[in-house]
Order: sequence, then structure tokens, then C-alpha cells
Amino acid sequence: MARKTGSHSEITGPKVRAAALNLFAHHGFAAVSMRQIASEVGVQAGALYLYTKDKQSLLFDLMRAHMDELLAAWSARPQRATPLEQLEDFARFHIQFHLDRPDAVFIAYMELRNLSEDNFAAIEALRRQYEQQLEQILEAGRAAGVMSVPDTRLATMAVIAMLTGVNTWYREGGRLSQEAVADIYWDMVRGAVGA
Amino acid sequence: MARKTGSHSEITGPKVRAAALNLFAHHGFAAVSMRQIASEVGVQAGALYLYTKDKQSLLFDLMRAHMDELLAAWSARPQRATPLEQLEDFARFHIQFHLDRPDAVFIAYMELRNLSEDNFAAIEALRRQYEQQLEQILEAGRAAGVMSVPDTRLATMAVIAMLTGVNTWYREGGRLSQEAVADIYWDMVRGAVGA
DNA sequence: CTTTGATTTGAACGATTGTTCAGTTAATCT
DNA sequence: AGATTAACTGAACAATCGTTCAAATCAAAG
Repeated sequence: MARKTGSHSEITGPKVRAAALNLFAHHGFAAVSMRQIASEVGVQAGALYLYTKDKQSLLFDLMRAHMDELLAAWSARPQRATPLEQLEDFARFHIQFHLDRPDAVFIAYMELRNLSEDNFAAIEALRRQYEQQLEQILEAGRAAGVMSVPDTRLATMAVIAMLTGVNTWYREGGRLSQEAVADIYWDMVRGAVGA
Repeated sequence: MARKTGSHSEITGPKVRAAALNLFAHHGFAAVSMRQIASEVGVQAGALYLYTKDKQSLLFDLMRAHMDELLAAWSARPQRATPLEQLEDFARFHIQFHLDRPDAVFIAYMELRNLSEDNFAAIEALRRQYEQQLEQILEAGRAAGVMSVPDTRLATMAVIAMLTGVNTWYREGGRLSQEAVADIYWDMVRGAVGA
């Protein structure tokens, strides 16, 4: 090797992903050109192909990294005892995690149709995996009789949609802190599942 | 006039909008070319410009028509007496209206960033108008003491997100009918607002 | 049948797209 | 200092983009 590892490539690589994440989130995958990404990084378009196979892989890698991180972060949490405690944890975790990375969340929800068939299936599987974390909690709560959930699958989708919706309107420095929002949403989630 | 009104232009015009709606919903505005739309209509790309000023107007007109129709349909409903009845109406109306036009809903939510600044402001104003219909119901319910809503604005966003979320998973001919889904969601909405 | 005007074609415009690659630059090694 | 090679440039590729417009086509009116 003629160059130390940890040189430019380990700086430019993350910069490429960061620029792509930002641009994809704000203008959409199809509306962003490789030259725009390169310009944001401070490099010519050709150089991007040292860090990604093609534009599609760039999108897919961003999405998979986000979903992996989501699942890992949830799994790393200490699991509390009762279904109700677990549900509260899930609600607060989901809001905080998603508010902390609005760009990645936006892409993961909006750019699914720009994935190739295989890539779509892979992301969809990860999403399903996350949804099942919540579904298991609701199922346990139903079995224990502490939640009134006539249809576990529907309740899962309803709760996730409600929580993810925070990203569409929350703005840093707004009227409410993340904690205040989480408090109120947790109340609504609890009510929605009849607990 | 050398040709009867109500001829080709009144057939091709709607076909253009229908094709654009379908293609934009499935592949995204930026990913769809005017030539693809024309091909779907059975016409050359140049002919589209007899029916739309440009691609941007095509998108904007679809969105505005959808939002206008949404507001008109809600206003046309007979208004029931109590806030709780009104909330139930809203929930069932929202689900049915949105499930009936999944393509238009998808576009109205996903393609906002592809609108020009002015067009975005116009659509956003219509959306805000719709949200306020729900917000007024919740505010009335809170004032009457029949709902437990610590923050009306948050509850509005939460309920709408939850209800619109149905579109992401509901499939015609699936496990549940629209009515069954509406029943369950109405229960969850009622619980979420503490009623 | 001829005229009229709505409707559409088909080609062309310049700009931009994702991607490739031979060649240049510069940092690190012996 | 000279050799090595990672990192990047800059130009080029064919394809496609939104849009325009003169010319062709068409159906109805006179």
C-alpha cells in the first residue's frame, strides 16, 4: 500500500452518503443527479463510482443502513417487564429515533418505489421485522387482558402510522419539546389500544 | 366551429389526467416522462401540450383537483349534532374517501416537494383547511368535556396520520372489508382522544 | 365537394441523464 | 529520490429529458 488507510476515501465515502441522503430527502431520488451529489461533496461525478456501484445501490445502501440501525437500536434497549411498559417504550423510542433522523426516515418511506424488485423486497422484510416487534407487544397485551385490541395487525399499523406522522409536522425549536410530544403521543397510543 | 364540441379533446383530456395520475402514483413524478404518459394515452408527446401548459401544471392540477374534491365531499356531508358523532363521521369519511382514490392520495402526499413554491403553498393551504375541519371537532369535544385532548393540534395530526395510514396496507379483497376496517379504526380513534 | 378549424404527428431543439475510462495528481512507501 | 498506487479529473458516450412547431390529418359545416 502506498497510502495510509484512513485517508481520503474514508472521508469522501461518508460525505457521499451524507450528501445523497440530504439531496434525496429534499428533492427525491429521481430528481437528484449524480452531478448534484458530486457537487455537494466537492468532487466530479465520476469519482462517486469509487464509493457506489451505481445510483440505485446508493439509495438502497442508505435505506438498508437506516433499517438496520433502527432494528439494532430497538434490540439494544433493555426490555421492560409488562406489555404496557414495553408499549410505552416503543412509542417513545419510535418518536425519538425518527425525529433524530428525519432525512433517512423520509427516504425510507418515500423512495420505496424507486428500488429495484430485489432491493424493495429486502427493505420490506426489514420493515416487517420492525412492525412485528410492536405486534408482539400488542399481542401480549391482548393476551394479558391489559389492552383492548380487536385486530392486532391493524392496531400495529395504526400505532406506527400515528407515531411516524410526528415527522411530518415536528420542527426543532417549535412549541413543544420532543419529550412533551412523546408524553402526549404515548397517552394517545395507550388510549387507541384501550389501555 | 368546424367540429362538434365534445369531440376528441373531451376524451383525450381526461385520458391524459388519468394516465398521469396512474403513472405518477406508481413511479413518481420525476421518474415519469411526458413520452410515457403520451404512450399510455395513445398519442405523441407533443399532443399533451394541448391539455396542459407543462409537466408541473399537470401535477399541480391533479393535486388541486384532489384536494378540492376532498373538501367538497366533506362539506357536502350532513353535519351531525355532537362532537363525538362528528368525529365518527370524519373517521369513516376519511377512510372511505382515501381508500377510494389511492393513486390521488399517494400523489398528494408524496409529490409535494416536486411542486413549485407557489403551487406548494396553494396545496398546503388546502390541506390545512381540511385539517382544521378535524381540529374544530376535537376542540368542540374538548370544550364539551367529552374528549380528553391535551393538545388539539397534535391530536389532529395523530388522528389524520393514523387514518391515512390505512392506504399503505389496505388491499381490495383482503381479509377485512372497508366497513370492518372503519369500525376498528373508529374505536382506536375514539380511544386516542379519550372518549 | 370544399372549406374550416380542431387535433395530432413527427421531427427537431438544446440540455441533462447515468456511467465509463484513460490520464493526472498527490500522498505514502522503500 | 524514486516508485507505487489510491484518489480524482475531465472528457466523452449514447440515451433520454421537456418542450416547440410547421406540416399533416381528420371530422364536421356550408
